[in-house]
Amino acid sequence: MSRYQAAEIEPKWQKAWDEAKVFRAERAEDKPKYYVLEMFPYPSGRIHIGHVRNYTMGDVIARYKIATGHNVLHPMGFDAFGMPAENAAMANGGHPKDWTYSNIDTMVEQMKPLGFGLDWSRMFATCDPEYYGQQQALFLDFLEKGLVYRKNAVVNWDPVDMTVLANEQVEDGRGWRSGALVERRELTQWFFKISDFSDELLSALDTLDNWPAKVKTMQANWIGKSRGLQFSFSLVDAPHGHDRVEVYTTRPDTLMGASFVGISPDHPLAKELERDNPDVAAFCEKARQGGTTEEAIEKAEKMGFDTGLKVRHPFDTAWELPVYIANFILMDYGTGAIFGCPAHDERDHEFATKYGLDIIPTFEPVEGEYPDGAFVPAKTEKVRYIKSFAGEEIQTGNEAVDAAVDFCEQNGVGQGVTKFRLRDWGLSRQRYWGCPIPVVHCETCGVVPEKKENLPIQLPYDEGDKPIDFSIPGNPLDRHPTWRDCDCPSCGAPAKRETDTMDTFVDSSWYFARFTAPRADTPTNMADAEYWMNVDQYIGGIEHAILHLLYARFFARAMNICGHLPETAKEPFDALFTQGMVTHAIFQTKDGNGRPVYHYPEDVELRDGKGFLKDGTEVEIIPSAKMSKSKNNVVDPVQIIQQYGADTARWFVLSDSPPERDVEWTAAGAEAASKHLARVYRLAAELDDAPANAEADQQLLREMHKAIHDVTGGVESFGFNASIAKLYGFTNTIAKSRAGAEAKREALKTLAQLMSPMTPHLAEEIWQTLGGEGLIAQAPWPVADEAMLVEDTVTMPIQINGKRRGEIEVPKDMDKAEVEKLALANDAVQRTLDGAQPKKVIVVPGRIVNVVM
RNA sequence: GCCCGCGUGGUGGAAUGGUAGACACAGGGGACUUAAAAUCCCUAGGCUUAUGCCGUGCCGGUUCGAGUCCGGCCGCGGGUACCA
Repeated sequence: MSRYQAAEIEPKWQKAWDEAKVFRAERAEDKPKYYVLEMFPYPSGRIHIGHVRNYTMGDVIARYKIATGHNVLHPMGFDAFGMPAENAAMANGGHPKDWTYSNIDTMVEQMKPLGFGLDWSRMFATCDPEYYGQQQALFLDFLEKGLVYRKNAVVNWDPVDMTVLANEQVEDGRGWRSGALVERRELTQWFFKISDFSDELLSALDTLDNWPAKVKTMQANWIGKSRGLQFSFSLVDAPHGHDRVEVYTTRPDTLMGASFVGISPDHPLAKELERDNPDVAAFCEKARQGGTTEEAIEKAEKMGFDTGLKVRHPFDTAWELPVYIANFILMDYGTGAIFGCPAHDERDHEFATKYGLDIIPTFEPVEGEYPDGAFVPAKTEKVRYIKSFAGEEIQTGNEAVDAAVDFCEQNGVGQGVTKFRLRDWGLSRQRYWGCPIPVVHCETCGVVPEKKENLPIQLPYDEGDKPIDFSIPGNPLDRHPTWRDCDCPSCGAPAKRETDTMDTFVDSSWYFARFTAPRADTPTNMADAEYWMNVDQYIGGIEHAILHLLYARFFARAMNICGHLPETAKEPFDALFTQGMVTHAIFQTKDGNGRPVYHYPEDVELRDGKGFLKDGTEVEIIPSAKMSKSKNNVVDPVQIIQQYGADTARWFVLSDSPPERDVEWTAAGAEAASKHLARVYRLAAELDDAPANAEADQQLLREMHKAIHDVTGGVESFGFNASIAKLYGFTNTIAKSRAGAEAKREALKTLAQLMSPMTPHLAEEIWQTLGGEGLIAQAPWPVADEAMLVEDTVTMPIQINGKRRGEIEVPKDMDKAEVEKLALANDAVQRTLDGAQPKKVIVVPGRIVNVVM
């Protein structure tokens, strides 16, 4: 008798699939196509258990769809540009390119033994010049269509290292390396005009029926459509050229509660005042301290500076309001100026309390007490207006806003405007390891697009004659001796290349389209795009719910405009599944400067819920955190694969936890998965030659069809854990069945088929042992016989006042009155009723009886 | 701060508004074995020994019936536009 030896089985079948080209995707008109895609990985160095979970889910879908007669595209690539490669070069020397490609080699080597049904011939990395050259071509097409432009925007500036920092590199308002207080500084940057599509990106969410509602909600809130009033305050004794301050408000109904006007430190008026008032300059400098994130700005202490200037209230020119410069108002939002209504806004309330400004309620609750602090009811709630100028006395916020806008428009005070929270997408990065922005700066011609025939504009590997030194802060492209030098594509005069590279979100915004024709010498090939798009099932982490998915939706539209994608691919992902993350505790200590040091799980010993290093130092345990290379809490699945095999790893990551839920990784359990697979293997290997047994055979057949039905349902609905629970059950049924050999052979072959998307190698082996024809990977999926699923009788629980007190076995389609009669005759019911009449009897056919008394 | 989720035995989790704890893991008991491994069988929410009570983060509500729906808390996670 042979034993289950994954190490022998798995390479054998991988070779067989390869030779039969089972997963090679070719256009074919005789079958429906199916494009399944998992979000491609960043080549961090090694795969982690989260990757295994993600790609196994995609593989289950891919293999299932092949079995159900689809022509499947299931590609893989790498999201290969980004900061970690530069950080590695900074920390350990070497070159980002070498680091990245070496990581990709390692990860491919680690992924191949998992037996994923991928078309590896389509693989690419976004740092391949063939890919990013086409991305540069897309950029030029977007530029031509007016979808790209330049403007100023704020970045995190480290004044000691004299460099731009990513948000991640700002810790508590200080630069991660220098420790210097970070400032917000303006820089001229490139932007994609995603705001042109705000309304469409919002309304089209309604068409995405197979996206999770939570993702659509998050995107809708992010886009943030609001109706409000834009109007201007006139300044008293205005400085030259600043006689009006333009503001936008979503609460014009609270205009009578206005008590101040706030402007951003970057507002033109603030800048004007800053020029000859040192106090203003000092305040603005302080207000610009700290990072650029919304979180940092929202959480920072609210600070204001009274400019001494006054504006006139639009309804009453005698009513003057003070003008403050405030650190929480951003130039990027709205007009960079607001009016404050402290009675009905938490932030304004805090500000007014701090600076002793008026707090004037304009409405109150219809019933009950006026609350302490700001009164901010939902806009759908009715309130009583006590300082009203438009609409009913009692109305909802929404009604009041509409009435206020109408009133203001009729009286020449501004106009109703629809605005979006969504800002244009700044794509410039002052970094080396990204896709160069293909434009040239010419003294006479200005900003000139590079010619397409000069693409790709490749990153230089060396700095002239010596290796690039990544230990120096700043962008190596900026200080490169020769790379910047070029001729102006327009006039031919000596000119300078743009040294900014693209945000890595650009790379991942169109890779799904590139996979349809990965070697084309244009960004896409229309025939291939038309055949393969859309992605039928996209699978990825919930952390990408907003940015990546929104940017990809924008890119699909922009590519359509430029003729790179068909109209039908404007929403590129037909169905989306967001799998949960695999989380793991972070083990942390502090260094001499109080900065965190992260330790690998294998270096930490756990005792009584506390963690210790080998030298006895206790570590702080931060539970359930997203796995991140920089936090050293990544679990490496390679050991599991080596010890138990790919099928065990695949089975294990799919069992137990529902796919959409986060799962805290623990090492226990792989052993159990392996035991189960060995048991299945044994059942097939030890199949005896027992004679047929009519009753047991029939019973096993029924169970088999139930298993087909349930497992298929699980796979169709991303309930892989439910499918696996059914497969455990079916395996137990077969093991205990007294059916004859032929019935068991059929059951085991079906079991192998149902398991084949999850444990494909073991399934092939069993299929072969039991005499299955060809490869199980190419065998048609079993179909459940509906007639076999029907049960004649059903067990109905009986509740008395909602509590279960007994049960009855009744024919499946017995009518309600009969069921009621039987239920009332039940011992437990008789006992409890004790001769009394029930008030009511509820019979839910096939489910439950509830006796109310 | 704001937006979006999640919270069920010792553990992972199951449950179209209808028997809470399926299926597993760890545990306990047993069989086989000289012994161990492997395998197989039984057991298993808590209180307690009943035809009982309690129990799905906490408090309240809707309902004949709530883990599921609604409101308010608490805790944890994701995102917050330069991490990917």
